[in-house]
Amino acid sequence: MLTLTFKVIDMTKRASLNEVAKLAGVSIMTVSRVINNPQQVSEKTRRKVEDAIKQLKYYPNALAQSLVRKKTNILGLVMYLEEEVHPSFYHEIMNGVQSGASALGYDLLIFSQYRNYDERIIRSRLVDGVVFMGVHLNAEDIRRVHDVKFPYILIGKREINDIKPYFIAPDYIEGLKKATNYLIQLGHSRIAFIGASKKHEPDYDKLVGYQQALYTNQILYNPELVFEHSTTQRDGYNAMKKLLQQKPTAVIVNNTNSTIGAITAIRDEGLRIPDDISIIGFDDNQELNKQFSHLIDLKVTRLKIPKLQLGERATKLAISLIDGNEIEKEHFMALDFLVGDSCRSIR
Amino acid sequence: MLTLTFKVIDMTKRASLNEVAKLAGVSIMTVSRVINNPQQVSEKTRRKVEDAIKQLKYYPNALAQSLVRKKTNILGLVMYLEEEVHPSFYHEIMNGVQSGASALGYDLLIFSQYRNYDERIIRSRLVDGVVFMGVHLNAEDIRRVHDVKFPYILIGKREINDIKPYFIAPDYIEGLKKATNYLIQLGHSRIAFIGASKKHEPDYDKLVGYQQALYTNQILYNPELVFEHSTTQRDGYNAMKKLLQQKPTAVIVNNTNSTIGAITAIRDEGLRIPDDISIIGFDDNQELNKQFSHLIDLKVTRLKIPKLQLGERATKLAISLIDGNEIEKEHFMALDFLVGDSCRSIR
DNA sequence: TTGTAGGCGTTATCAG
DNA sequence: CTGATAACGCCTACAA
Repeated sequence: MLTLTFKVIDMTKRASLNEVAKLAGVSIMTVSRVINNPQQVSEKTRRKVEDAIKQLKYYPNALAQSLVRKKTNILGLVMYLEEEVHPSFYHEIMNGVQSGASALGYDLLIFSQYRNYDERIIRSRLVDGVVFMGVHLNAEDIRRVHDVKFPYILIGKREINDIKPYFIAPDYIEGLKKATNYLIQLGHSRIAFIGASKKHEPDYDKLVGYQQALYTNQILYNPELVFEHSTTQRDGYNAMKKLLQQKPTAVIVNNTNSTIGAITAIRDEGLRIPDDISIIGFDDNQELNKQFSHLIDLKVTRLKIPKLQLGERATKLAISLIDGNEIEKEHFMALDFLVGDSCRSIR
Repeated sequence: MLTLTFKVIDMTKRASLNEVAKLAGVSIMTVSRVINNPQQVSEKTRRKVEDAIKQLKYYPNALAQSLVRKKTNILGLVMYLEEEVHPSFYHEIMNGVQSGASALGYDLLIFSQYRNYDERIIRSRLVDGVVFMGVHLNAEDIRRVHDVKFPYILIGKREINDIKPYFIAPDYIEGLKKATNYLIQLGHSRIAFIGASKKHEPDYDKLVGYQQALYTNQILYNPELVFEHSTTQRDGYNAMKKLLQQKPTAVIVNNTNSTIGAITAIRDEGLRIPDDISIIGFDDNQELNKQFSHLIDLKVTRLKIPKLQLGERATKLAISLIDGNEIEKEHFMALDFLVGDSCRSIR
């Protein structure tokens, strides 16, 4: 029988410690040491072993390592995708989670549209911890990881009946306070506000921030200046049209879509920004915002969620829990406040 | 010393086969059989074992299973993210990969912005196969998996010097043929085309499809009717303005942004769609497209990449390779052709 | 139908 | 500094 040698390496024959040990003429423990604690091995043996490793293209079997170390260095990411949120929103956060994990030596395992992922996640031991993200997360699922003290963190503030979960969320209240204060410093007091949904907590928080800033500055809250539910561009357009009747000198808008709509409405009314009215927008959708600023020659002063950093911090927190550290349960992430040309002083 | 009992289950003490076996009073093999081949175990023992499993909340350790089975049921996804492509584009494909994997019992491990993932992927044995996606994939990386016959598939057609990689890609040529033919059937012959980049293969293919359809129908290709590089809305606007001077009766546009720009230009010229000019657009950006169709009361006839299905098929192909099946190297995915109200017959 | 032995590839521990 | 041995938790193969 003829033996053929292929240049192609057979995937099924990847070398193990054993084979390296044989080739180097040492025990497997020595090889293991060369890999994990090189300084414990004499110069000479080490070199022999290193040669063998190179020759056989040895690379540790992650499964065997994890099995004995009881740690996989894999982080789970549960992602509930939903119609109402722009995919790019989560995608960017995911990138943050990914890069954070990667920086700390973790791989990322994605669970999305998953049923019963609690078993897969917790009991299978495949991941060391998990990051949850999305609006439609099931309280029960979170409770399960919480109850067994499995390391986890939620992205987005959340109340789950009787449990106080670990979470990190954008600090909308502070963000909107900051924006409102900024306008107040510029001399504005008739500041309109276009919000989204009072039922949705993030949106509610934004309204609260706006109100608190007014209150602190002793400006009376005027419901006439507030439009409470605007999510689409058309909503924003109509809301702005209506609010303009109240002659505000400035307006704050809750989300990217409404911001675009509002600006269009202002222009349609023949008003100029910031000469006739100042505006602070929101950038919760990078992609759309980019499109939009291409079309409108205006750098809008705006609030922005640092999504990448949000993901990164979430990961760090999760890994901190994995490492057994005690951490705070509540974490907030400041919004970016980007000053453009859309506000002017009226002092 | 006082022993305290907590209601909280200690994560570190998850049951193994051994403990289940002890509790049930059988050997671990019997337990293993109950889990993997229940029919091989007698009714009576099975019930005993099942009780024990429930009581201890036993769940198999995926690592140990994978180690001995030499299969992890994890699929790798290498994602190169790039500025020039909308995040939502890849995100949707990723969803497809995810759901496809999930349907076939695989988990998904994400590698993005990764250096040296070849080792992590191939040699660590953590994943059984890998899906590559993104424009900036490194040829060397792909060559490495290819050379060792590691199961992989590329999303997006690609030439890599001397190797013929496995890939699946949208069939742009056929898609644009179909769109062009559609207009020709409706009696159009002065069909303008707004393309993107001739250097970028997908864009080039679109142009080719357009040209081939003309050729087949014996319509002379007229360069004056073609604008070759348009990616932004503004590009599309300017391109359309220019092309309108050639009095086309129809126009085909290469991407979502340009489509929006082109429609705006047509309207600014006082022309009506489809009365004065027919248009076939492109939907490569769900999110933007949605926004856009909200603003314009027009159902644009358009080509769309079935991104979800693309991801799903890619996954199936990868898993087919993992299963050791022989498959074709080249796979194409038909574009969706969605008929709206933007084209009319001029016969 | 059930159990025993051996091994998957690694690391911890303890000897030498 | 180096090596033998026993895990880690599971499965395959063979035996009873």
